[in-house]
Amino acid sequence: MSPRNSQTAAAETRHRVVGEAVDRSSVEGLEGITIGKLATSLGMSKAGVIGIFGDKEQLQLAAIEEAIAIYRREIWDKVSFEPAGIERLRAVGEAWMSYLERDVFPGGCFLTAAAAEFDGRPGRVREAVEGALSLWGSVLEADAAKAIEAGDLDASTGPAQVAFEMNAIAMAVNQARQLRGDDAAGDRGRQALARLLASPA
Amino acid sequence: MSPRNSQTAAAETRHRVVGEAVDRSSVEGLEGITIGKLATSLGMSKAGVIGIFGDKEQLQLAAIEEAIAIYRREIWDKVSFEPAGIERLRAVGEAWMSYLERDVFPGGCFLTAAAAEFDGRPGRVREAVEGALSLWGSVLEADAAKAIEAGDLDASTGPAQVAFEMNAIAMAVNQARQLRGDDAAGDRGRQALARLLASPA
DNA sequence: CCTACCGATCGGTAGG
DNA sequence: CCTACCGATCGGTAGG
Repeated sequence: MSPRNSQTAAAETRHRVVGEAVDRSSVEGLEGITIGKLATSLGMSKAGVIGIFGDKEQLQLAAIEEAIAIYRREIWDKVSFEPAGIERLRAVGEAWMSYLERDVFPGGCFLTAAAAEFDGRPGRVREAVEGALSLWGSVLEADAAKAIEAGDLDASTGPAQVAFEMNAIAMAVNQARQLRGDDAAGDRGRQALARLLASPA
Repeated sequence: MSPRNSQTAAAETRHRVVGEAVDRSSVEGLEGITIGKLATSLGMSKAGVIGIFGDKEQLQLAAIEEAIAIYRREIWDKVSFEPAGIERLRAVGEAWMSYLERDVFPGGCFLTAAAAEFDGRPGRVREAVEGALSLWGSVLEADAAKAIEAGDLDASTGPAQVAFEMNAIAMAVNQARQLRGDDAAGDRGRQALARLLASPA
């Protein structure tokens, strides 16, 4: 095997491990994944798994990066062509509900789970989760600001408030689906979003 | 020591252990608590801690029961004297925000954290969490139904939808406080609640 | 409620 | 990427 091929093989192995880590994390938590269980389910040795990343924290950070790429693909890429403002905001809401309904992560929203798990544990993992959610909040806020400027949203609800409430709705949909298996949760979310993002009278 | 006194002492020890388990769980998770760390921080032996409960799952179930008693004291008892319907619903909202702002649990809302942690792990712990949240939802729904009947809430938003959105708001306030240290989150929650629970025009 | 102890598993390393 | 191994800690038990 040429160096190029073994590099490719190494990258593929890394990708397989990270993918499995993301899936398991959404069910068992980012801290709940163990190198041993990961290795067994991938038919690898523990040393093979941990050798790729160095330590467990680096593996957790890699899983967060991969999860963010999945969000981009499953939500953002589907609405980025919409015009900034109310139209894109409504499209984001629909893409978000659809993403939750399709169970893109087997244990539900990866970032919501990671946020709840790490909000009391200072460190790089927590910072990565916080950074990702903050960035997403800024994206929502920017479109909400455009919508308010254009008169498409009531100015009494500021951009940050809109972003806050969209996130609230998504969190509750995720909880209802994951904890209670409530298949109607997505439509509850849509109803809440419709009222939040309604045109001024 | 008479049997009565040693029974009292045993009950007190149990209460100390459960209290510590609740506090630690809100930070490290219900699964993250370990019998060894609990024992060390209480100046007890591991066998002394686990002997009270039998196994870790029973300890987790005891922690959930204690957390529910705290919710009752910190939220429900403060509003139960209000007339059923819109008045009590608004009082619940304010008590809920106040409970979150006072950091009653050191790591944030115990049940929200436990729900996120156990929604992918079938068993008695998950069922206890689900039962507690369902019961709370029914309480909210009953007051919302009364409020709609009385014409104090728009009928187009059903009782279950109101309960769903109140929970959504509380979850987002908790996340903003715990993950981002956002002291303004409670007021964001109040603004969202005010709109949700506004009188029909 | 304690001491002493159990097998299993944890994250991680040495060396290839 | 593997085998072999490390000390630490896990939940839990025996016996008092």
